[in-house]
Parts: sequence; structure tokens; C-alpha cells
Amino acid sequence: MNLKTQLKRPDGTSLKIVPEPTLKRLPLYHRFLKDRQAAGHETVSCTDIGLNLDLDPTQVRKDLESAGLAGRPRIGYVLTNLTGGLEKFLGWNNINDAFLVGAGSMGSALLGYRKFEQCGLKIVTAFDLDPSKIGSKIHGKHVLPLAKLPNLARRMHILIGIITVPAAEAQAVADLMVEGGIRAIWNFAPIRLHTPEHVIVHNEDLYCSLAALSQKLFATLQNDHPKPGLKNSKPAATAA
Amino acid sequence: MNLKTQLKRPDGTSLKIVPEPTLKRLPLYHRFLKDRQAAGHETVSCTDIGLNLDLDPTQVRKDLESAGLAGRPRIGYVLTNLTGGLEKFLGWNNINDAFLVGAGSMGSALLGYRKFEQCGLKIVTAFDLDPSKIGSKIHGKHVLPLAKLPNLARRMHILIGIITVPAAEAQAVADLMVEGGIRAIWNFAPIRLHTPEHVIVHNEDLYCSLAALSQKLFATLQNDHPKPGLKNSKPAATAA
DNA sequence: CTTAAATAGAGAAAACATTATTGATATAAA
DNA sequence: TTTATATCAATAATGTTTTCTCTATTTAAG
Repeated sequence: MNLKTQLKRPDGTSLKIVPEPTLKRLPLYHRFLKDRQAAGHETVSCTDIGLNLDLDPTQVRKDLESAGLAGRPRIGYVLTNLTGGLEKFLGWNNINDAFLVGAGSMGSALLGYRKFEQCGLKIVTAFDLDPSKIGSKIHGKHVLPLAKLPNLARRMHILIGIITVPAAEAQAVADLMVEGGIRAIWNFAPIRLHTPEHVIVHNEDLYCSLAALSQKLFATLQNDHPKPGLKNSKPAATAA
Repeated sequence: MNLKTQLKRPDGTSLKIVPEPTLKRLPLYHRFLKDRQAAGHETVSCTDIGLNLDLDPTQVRKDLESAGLAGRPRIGYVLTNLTGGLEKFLGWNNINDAFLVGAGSMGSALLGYRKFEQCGLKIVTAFDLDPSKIGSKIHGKHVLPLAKLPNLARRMHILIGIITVPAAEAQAVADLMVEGGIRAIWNFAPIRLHTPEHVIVHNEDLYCSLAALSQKLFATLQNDHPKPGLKNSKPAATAA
């Protein structure tokens, strides 16, 4: 018997046990499906999705199955069912309010991402320590002093916190968020936070991503132009 | 014999075959090690690293081994060796110049990230389509018309491109980059790009990350407060 | 010389992705 | 109407990658 099936609720929402890679692919499908829908299609096949997203069709099917969606042979999946089902599964119907801390450039950028609301996230307020920022508005959202976060979070039942402060301040901010009852933290600071177990932390460490990219490029270039025996290998392209 | 070891160059740089999860952890180590170094320490143990970064010590050790670093029993790793070795392995010594396309809020934020240069990335110029932006300077960097990208990339031997435009324009931008000889693309647009095989693409899809976070929160909350009236399932089984 | 703390290395286990097979069904042809 | 066929979902099985576990080895300190 399939374990995942066993752990599924009658309404189709699953109980954890959905692999993270799958979770990260679902929004991808959702976006593509919306496009298809806008283009007038009514159904779509896994083959089709896989072809467009450069993914294996059976993987697409498995991912959709994880989200509790089913299709029909020879027809594929009905688009309205799919998009709706994905939104329901991902919790995009009940919009979560969120606090953002760190009204710097990255924070401002996120405050401007209107489309987050389509994904169930509404950043309602920003916080900062810098007096010159406090009281101002960024993309229509107030910037409040950081000290007010815990109380306000409790009063407004905020469950999601976004951290866009420098690494040195991130842990302190996280502590305040935990104090305010926040349950999920989206952390853009290049540091691993220490939090109680019941708090979900997702690290969006751009430096790590960049490093992975540049190392791959570095390795590729060395592979293209092997300089055997030479320790001082220098890529042909970059200035010293 | 271990395959990885076999494929390693004499100078310690490996020939691909370094797992991506490892690659993404290395900068994490680097940062922590720098902190330790600043605090006056001379050596560090895997246990120590693992404890601070919430990682398994043996995993840390294996990651470091992948990067060609070795330690000494009872002593641990010499910090200067480690940080230097990591920088060398990640290619942070030879700084790569990069082009950024899309001078919106996210683009501006990235242009302001000075610390990228410590990771071997220097964003030299920005590009955009918007005439009101073209000619201006953001964080000290010129904004040029997008059409000039391919030629300029070839002339300057730019190998890295960063895409921070809306989804609809991303593919066109990627095509221009490929035309200009760019080999690695850091894509912030919420879309999967189609590129030739020799081009490395890293997707930084914030919507996907967000979705993963919010779904987890959603699932957790449903777990905490199972909907009454709904064929009351017992979630207790999964808690462990 | 013994002990303890750390690395080193091999191997098991788990997670994840891929491939192959089967089964269902709408469409087209007889 | 019946039959064949192509298409697609569903299921099963295999292979690969990544993480975890366990034992051996090294070496500074007592």
C-alpha cells in the first residue's frame, strides 16, 4: 500500500510528506497552466507540461498526484481543476499576512512584488531600525520601528515573517519574530538562524546560489581549456 | 576506488561531479569560518561547524573533502587553509564580470549588493528597455539599452548574465545573452528558460520558494487544528 | 604509554529521479 | 456498430544521488 495515499486527508490536502523538490515545482506548473488557460485551452497533458518546463512527464504526474490531483487517460487534466486544486493545496486561497523586517534594497524589492498576493502572501507592514526610514512608506506600506514587532504580530495574528536585514542583525530579528508568535520565516540574510523546532525557516541565501553558479562556470571553463600541470590556471575571459 | 577522488585534478579543483547541495553549503562554511577567524581562532573542527550551522558533522567533513580540503586528527582544520581553499575552489579569486538585465526593484537591489564581489562576481553594467531608465546610473552602474548587450558582451568577454525582468521578457533576454556568448545565467524571472546545453542556468524563483514555505505552514496549521466535521482523521501518526 | 578527540573511509539507508510496463479511452477507420 | 490505434494516466521497477551511520586510523595531550 502506498504510504502517501494513506496519509492523505479526505479533502485531498496531504499531511506533510510532500518532498520539497516537488513543492518547489508546483508553482511552476501553476503558472504554466494559467498561461495555457489564458490561451484558451481546456485540458493539458503531462507530456505537454514536461515539454515546456523541461521536466520528465512522469515526474510531473507524480508531483500532481502528491498534490491530490488526478487526470483522465487520453484527455489529460482539466485545467480549471488543476489550477484550482494547486491553489487549494498550496494554501493560496487563504491569504496570509506577513511582516517584513529590513527596509533596504532587497526589502523594498519584495514589498513591491504585488504578485505575492496571488500566492497567498500579503506583506502588510515593514519594520526597520533606521530612524530615517521609520515612518516612511515603501510601495504603500508603512515602515515601523522594529521594537513594535512582537506585540503587533501577536495582536494581528501574523504567522509569516520575512527577514531582509544584514547577517549581523538577522538572529535578533528572528528572536523577535518567534517572540511575536510567528511560525514561518523567509530568511534572506546569509546566515543560519537558530529557532525553536515549531518554526519553519526557509533560507534564501543568494550568496550560496551565486557560489554554486560561479563554481559550475569555473569548473566548466577549466574543463574547456585544461591546462595540465599548470597550477595558475586563469580563465581566458576575465580581467585580472 | 572512489569515483570522485579519481576525477580530481592535482591542484584540488574537481571536475564537475560535486553535488549541488554541497556546493550550496560551501559558502555557508566559508562565512562561518571567516567569523571564527575574525574572532581569533586558528583551527576549527567539523563538530564545531556542524553545531553552529545545524548540520551533520560528517556531512560537513564530506563537503570539505569534495572541495579538496583536508584536516588533521585531534586538531581539526586550519582556518587559513580552509577559507583560502574554499575561495580557490569556488573560483572567488578570479572575479567574473557580469551583466544584469532589468533595472527594476530586484535588479537595483542586486546592483547594490557590494559583497558579491567577494564571491567573485562583479556586476559591471545594467541593461533595460525602459527609455526613462536608460542612461541613468544605479548604485554607480550605467544602465544601457538592451540592444547593445550582445555586442558588448562579446567585446568584454562577459560570461555571466543576471535576469531580473518580468517573466514575459525573460526568454528574449536569455536569447540575447546566449547570442553574446554568455555561459552562465542567473535567472530571477519566474519562468524556465530554454537555452543551449552549454549554458548553465540557475533559477532563483522566489514564488516557488514562497509557495514551499506557505504550503508547509498551511499543512502545519491544519495539523495543529484539524478541521472538525471533516471526516475527522487522526494526524497523530505522522507526528513522529 | 595511554587516552581522548578528531579526521578518514567505507558502506547502508533514504530520498529522488528515470525508465518501462500496463491499463484505460477517445478518435478514426472498417 | 465494431474494431483498431494512438494517446495519455497509472502503476511498478530500476537506477542514481544524497545523506546518514559506523568503524578504523591518526595524533596531541596527560
